[in-house]
Amino acid sequence: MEKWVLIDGNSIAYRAFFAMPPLTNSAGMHTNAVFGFTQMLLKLLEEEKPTHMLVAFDAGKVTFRHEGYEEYKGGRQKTPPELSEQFPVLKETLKAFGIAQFELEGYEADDIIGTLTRIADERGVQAVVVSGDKDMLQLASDNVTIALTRKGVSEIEPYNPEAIQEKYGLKPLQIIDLKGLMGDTSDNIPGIPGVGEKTALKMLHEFGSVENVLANTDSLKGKMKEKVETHKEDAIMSKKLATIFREVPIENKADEIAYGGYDKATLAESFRKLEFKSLIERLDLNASDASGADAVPADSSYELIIVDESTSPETLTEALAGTECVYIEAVGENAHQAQLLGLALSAGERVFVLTYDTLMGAAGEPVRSWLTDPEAPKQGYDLHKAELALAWHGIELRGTSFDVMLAAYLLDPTESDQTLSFLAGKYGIPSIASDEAVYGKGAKFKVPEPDTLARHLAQKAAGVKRLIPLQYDELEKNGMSNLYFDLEQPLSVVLASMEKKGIKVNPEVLQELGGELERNIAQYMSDIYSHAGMEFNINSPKQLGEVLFEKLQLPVIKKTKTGYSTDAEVLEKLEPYHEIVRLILHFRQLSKLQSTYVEGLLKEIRQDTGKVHTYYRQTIAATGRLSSQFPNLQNIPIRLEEGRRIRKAFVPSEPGWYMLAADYSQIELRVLAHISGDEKMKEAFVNDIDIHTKTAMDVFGVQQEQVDANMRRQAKAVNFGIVYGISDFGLSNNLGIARKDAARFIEQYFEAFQGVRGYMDNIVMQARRDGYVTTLLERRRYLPEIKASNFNLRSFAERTAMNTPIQGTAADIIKLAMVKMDKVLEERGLRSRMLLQVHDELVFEVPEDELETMKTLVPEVMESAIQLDVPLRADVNFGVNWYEAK
DNA sequence: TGAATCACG
DNA sequence: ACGTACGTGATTCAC
Repeated sequence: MEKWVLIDGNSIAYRAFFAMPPLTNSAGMHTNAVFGFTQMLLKLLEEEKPTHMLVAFDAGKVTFRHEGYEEYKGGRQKTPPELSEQFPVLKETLKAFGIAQFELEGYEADDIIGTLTRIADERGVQAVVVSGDKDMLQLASDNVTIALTRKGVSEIEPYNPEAIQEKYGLKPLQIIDLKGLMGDTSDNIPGIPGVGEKTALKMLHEFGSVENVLANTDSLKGKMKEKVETHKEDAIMSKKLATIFREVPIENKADEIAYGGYDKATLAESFRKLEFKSLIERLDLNASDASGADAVPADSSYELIIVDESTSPETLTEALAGTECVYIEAVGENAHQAQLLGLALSAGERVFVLTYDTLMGAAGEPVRSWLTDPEAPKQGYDLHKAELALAWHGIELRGTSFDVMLAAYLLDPTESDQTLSFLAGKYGIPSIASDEAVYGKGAKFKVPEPDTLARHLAQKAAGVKRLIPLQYDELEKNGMSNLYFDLEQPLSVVLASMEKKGIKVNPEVLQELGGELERNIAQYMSDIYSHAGMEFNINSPKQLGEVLFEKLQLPVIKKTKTGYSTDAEVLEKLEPYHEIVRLILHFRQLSKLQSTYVEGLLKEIRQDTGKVHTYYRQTIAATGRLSSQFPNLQNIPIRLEEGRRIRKAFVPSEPGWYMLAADYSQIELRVLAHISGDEKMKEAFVNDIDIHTKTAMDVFGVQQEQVDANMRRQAKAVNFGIVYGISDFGLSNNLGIARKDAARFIEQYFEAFQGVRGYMDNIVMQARRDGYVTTLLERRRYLPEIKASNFNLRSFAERTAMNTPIQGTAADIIKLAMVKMDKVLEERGLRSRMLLQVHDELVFEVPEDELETMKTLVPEVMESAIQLDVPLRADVNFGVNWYEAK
């Protein structure tokens, strides 16, 4: 059974445009009409399951309807540019869907659809017409249903002849007469002045057609009779204009609208460009089958040369001399374990590809030495990961000079999609197949056959080459060139060197700790079970909730989306009610240590090096901070003694060496003092006064001697709040005080620190004006939601505007210190090694004879990383393991 | 795969 | 009136 769905493209695009809130992708392209249209398409595909599908568009400005009535569609509002720019995109999207689209010079979409419905009628095929235009109702028949949009595009209402009869008391064709009498302002069809829908319907119910009404004007009364008689001609013409022409010369094209479904990868690609993330997820497009070969088209804009044993070294050497960029394919999340698939070199009009075996074999030798040559600059994509992957295969990557992934991060650190395929799409560079389409993902991962792989790598290298100049310009335009070339690019090399070194972890210390934990955990479990009177999975918030709040009837403090909340904050409030609560808190603490830090860390120790090699991510955090994975070494316990003991397992990799750790003291508040210029705060730091005590003095209006521990604690919370972008609610929650009291604290704080108040007001205004905020080194974060009408979104953006320059500048500073530190160690020929960064702390391993040097050198370098209006201070400690370096 | 929880700065 | 503190990553459970 055939089922045709015929869509009035212009009508639906208009509806979608006005119904959807404004929506743009990161390139600033408007996408709301396309989005709304797409939603409609998906709904139709699902609900109608069409075998044939067509979207018809109006073509040309002049149609046959203008002959004899030039004013047709005159006086219409010009299409807003935000919509008209979406038509080409919409047409591309339809292509990606694989849906036919017709437009024919001189005809409107209605006429095309009218013709097809006539054909459907003749063939006895079921058809659905989708439009926002009531005129279409004239096409309804036993075969043809008209689906009119309601409420924008979110709902459609189907009309068959019976429904039309019910609603208007008319046959479908009489809709034309209705229009003829009442006209249509939007199309500038006059009709008869003074005749609206009600009058027109009454007339038609009595006389049946325009012609009959006109022939029976005698039975009309007074003014109405006069009007109808004087506008006879208008009525006739209006009827003609409203009549859909059903003989458009497309008879032979009716079979071209067969619909065979969409290709997931193609559609995913298209949605990625449009940044329709929710739709990608909804359609599960990410799970598209790896179609491999057909996912990667050939590209004739360059000559693809696959290097193999028969390629002469001269050809290769010449190619390397002219290489502008290199794409190195290392797949896998963990760079240290990434699988090297090969690389592509872009040189002028040619792209050379070496698969892994070629690269590692005799023929790859020139390329391997080129990769290692520090004098041969390399531009590429995610060279940090490439460097690590290559290193584990015995190839040292040197001379990296530009990385489009890193640049993309600086240009927009909040963009979560960092794939080359996405990036290319964003800059309008011909499509690069997504890795998922080529390789598949998860269990379906498969390396395609060499030709396909080569085309894919070549395509990426070619894409990188085209991205580079665009990003250079944008960095320059944003004043971020120094940030990129003097800080982030050199840092990426420093990070890779730290990661390659790794940090030694003593497994025996962990195992010992693990045994102890295991015994304690077992004890807690049995105690908890006996208090509960049953056995259950304590790790399951669901089961735990049932025990606490149903079986034991403890009061419900907080709920989550899915049920009862059982987090530590809730449990602490429940402690007085039942002894079990304390046990659960302890159990939680211990099982966290066991699973994440003992077992988790043990799994990450490499057998060949006896070390853990974390992978610092330089392009993740929106503020400019680093992040650390596999394992995360930035969240090793310290606050509680039990957990802190984990740090005893982190030891120097050479006998007789020491661990040395140096951390910035109050770097974020110092940064705040600097950027806000607050005199009082600056003075406190210049005089090295305890900042929380100073804050307590000013907030509570007391002398230093009168500041007790509790006042200092509260002041400290206020300082935290300030850094996070203060709100009375947040502070009250943190301190467990009334919101009013929190508000009073904040007010008193701002009274005392006027400069800080000025900064907070200012930065939010700035964000609203520019759409972004910056750090001291011009790192940028866009905050589009600062203008949101939704209170929550807007407030969040405002707090982010306050916090990001502070957290981000602190990140800038320690990054500067790291680059400098790396250089100083090298210059001085020191053997000490920089191993870890934990946001405001650097960890080294140090030979004994360098201990004294490092104890002064490290803080010196950190403190002089940048000159602020307040001094920076770094404290240094050392010991035989990380625990002792406190 | 997402939610809940908790480790860090 | 609205309802949250800023930034991360790993583990576990349950759908």
